[in-house]
Amino acid sequence: MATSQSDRPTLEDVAAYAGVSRSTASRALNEESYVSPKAREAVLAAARDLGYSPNQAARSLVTKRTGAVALVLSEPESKVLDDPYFLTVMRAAFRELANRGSQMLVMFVDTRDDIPRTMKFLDGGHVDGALVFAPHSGDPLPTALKLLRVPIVFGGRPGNAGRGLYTVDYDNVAGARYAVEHLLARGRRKIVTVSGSPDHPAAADRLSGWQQTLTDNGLPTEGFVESGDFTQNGGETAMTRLLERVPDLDGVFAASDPMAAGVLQALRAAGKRVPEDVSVVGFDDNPSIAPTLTPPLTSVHQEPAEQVREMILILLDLLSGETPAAQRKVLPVSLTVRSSA
Amino acid sequence: MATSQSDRPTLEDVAAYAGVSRSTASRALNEESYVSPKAREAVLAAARDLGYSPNQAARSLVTKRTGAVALVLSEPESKVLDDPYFLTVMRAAFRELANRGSQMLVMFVDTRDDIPRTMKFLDGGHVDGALVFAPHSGDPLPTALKLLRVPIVFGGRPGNAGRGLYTVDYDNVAGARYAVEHLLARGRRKIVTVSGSPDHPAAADRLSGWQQTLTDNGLPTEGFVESGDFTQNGGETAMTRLLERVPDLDGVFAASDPMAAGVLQALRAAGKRVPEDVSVVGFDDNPSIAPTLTPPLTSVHQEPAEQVREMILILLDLLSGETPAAQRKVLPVSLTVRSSA
DNA sequence: TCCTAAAGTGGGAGCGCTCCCGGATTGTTG
DNA sequence: CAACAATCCGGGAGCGCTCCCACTTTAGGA
Repeated sequence: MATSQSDRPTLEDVAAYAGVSRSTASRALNEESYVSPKAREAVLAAARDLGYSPNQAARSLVTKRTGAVALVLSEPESKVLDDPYFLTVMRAAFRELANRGSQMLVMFVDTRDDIPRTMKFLDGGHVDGALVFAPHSGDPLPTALKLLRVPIVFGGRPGNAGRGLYTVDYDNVAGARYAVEHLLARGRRKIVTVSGSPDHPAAADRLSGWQQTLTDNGLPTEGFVESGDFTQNGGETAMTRLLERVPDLDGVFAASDPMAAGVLQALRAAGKRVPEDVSVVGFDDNPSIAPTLTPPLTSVHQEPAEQVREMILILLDLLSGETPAAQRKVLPVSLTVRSSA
Repeated sequence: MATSQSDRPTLEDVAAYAGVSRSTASRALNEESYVSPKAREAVLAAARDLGYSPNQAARSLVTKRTGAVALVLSEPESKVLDDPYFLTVMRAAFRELANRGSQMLVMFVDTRDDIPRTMKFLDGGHVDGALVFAPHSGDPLPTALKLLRVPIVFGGRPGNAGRGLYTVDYDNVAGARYAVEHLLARGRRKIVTVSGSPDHPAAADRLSGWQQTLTDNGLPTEGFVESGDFTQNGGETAMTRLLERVPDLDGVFAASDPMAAGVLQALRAAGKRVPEDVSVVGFDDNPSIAPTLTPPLTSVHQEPAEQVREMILILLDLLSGETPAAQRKVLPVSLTVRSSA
């Protein structure tokens, strides 16, 4: 009895309809043992007939699990908008979480004002855990997040502020090394770099990988660096400046694909042929950029889906109370060779 | 007493700490009336001291509100990845909802397999309502959604299947008309169009706007259409074909900015100057495409943020039990004139 | 001054679910 | 066939909150 009039059916209703108790109905629906096939059958049929779907609030009130994971994207200058990388990440995260029965909840953090609200939300038990991307080293978010009671896994390198957080990063240093070694193998000896924003830890890693490799090979690096701010325009002006300073350069390592696009423009404007006169290598191997440039871009390849998967694996460990194998996981990168180098 | 040991504090704990009852604490925290300033002060201080944040599950169990709204993106062929438009929409929706104290929950629907899970989730009381984008007319999602008990607002035109749903669309027909009229004002008379995928209702509207305007002006349209599939490459090949068929064309209306980019490439390859020989108008006025092309693109401007805001307004009406003014809201568009036409 | 209405407060019920525990039923073994 | 374990089932408690209702205190008018 006590069937709620027009509202959605409750577990009680399903149980009554199936002629069993609430407990048995719950057990049947949650696929637990100690339920007779007959009872289970009846409950499932009842649920189907009544169009029952469990009230998640009631459920998580007692289980203390929400089945939702937050994906937090912190990018102070709204650059996320331009970067197809994040869309790939979002989609991969969604798929990966959906396959594990979790819902993805996306949160953007644009300004400092968003931080308290975000913190409050994450701490309010809305989600079981969070995956966080905050590529800027000056970002106050990582520090704030460490105070939270919710498991958090970081994507990329959160800078010094993120020490103590679980992270999954790419091997940016090795990626840069592959790029430079490839240029060396192509016979290039005057290899400049268009680096990313200096406040990006990832950019710093790529820069140091470039520098190390050249130094190890006894080649010069002085004055061979120009920052391109991770944008196409930035890459173009950086390249233009480098051409003035090092007119006989023969190789370029651009720390991102959009910057590489700018580099190619600048080289073309300067009458340099790629790859005949100058070889160019990018970073990201962005599927909507690298293969579509003229000439198609040789680029350091990373797999966002893999990164997200590793992050989720760590989060799952954290959620089940286990201690993940490592605090910081570094994923390998490879080099996708096309015609630009 | 009964202070939970290591767990997060409950409202009961806050009340005890502040020396008031649970009811008073609740009233103080929820900014209701009938609370003395003294009591309110004490409760707020207690909450601060204890680091209290309310358990949302318990809250929504009784209020029947979750404070979350789903943003559903259905795009069978994963095109969303390439379209910066959706990122703009996502961001606008996030901001708009955040300002109203709601959380945004993003869900992707790639394949038919995702539909049951999505439906179940939406119907499970996880969210108060949903904003849905499903631009393909063949998409089975809109039909399915109509069975749900959750308020839904559609963005764009969901095709015939979406009849009966609340929608907020742009005036695609008028947009196309503005574009063509602008070309006419520039003295163009042989105006072709690179249209979008024929299974997009929006693309169909833009196409018919183009056709109507030309017909009204006694100008030909026969053989002046080529589909570009909403991508840059598609736009390029479509333009190439149009140039073969109509060598003396002098105006192009591209039904999206990426396609316009392809159009410009094809025109350049054919030795046509823009806008001297051929004028080109795009659609979307995408801030990361239209102004950055060479030459900068004249494009039909629409405001995703406004669309999202209208959708949320309707959803809010629906949530508060009011009947929205109109079932289908059509937003005006304008023309942003740059150098390409 | 008393009476009444408003302001302020606390207790209890209950949202819909899971989980614990005790009782009933069935199966297995000496 | 008794004894005991495994299986199955139902009732009760309780998760943390909001809301209703009854109660006490204060303010304000006659």
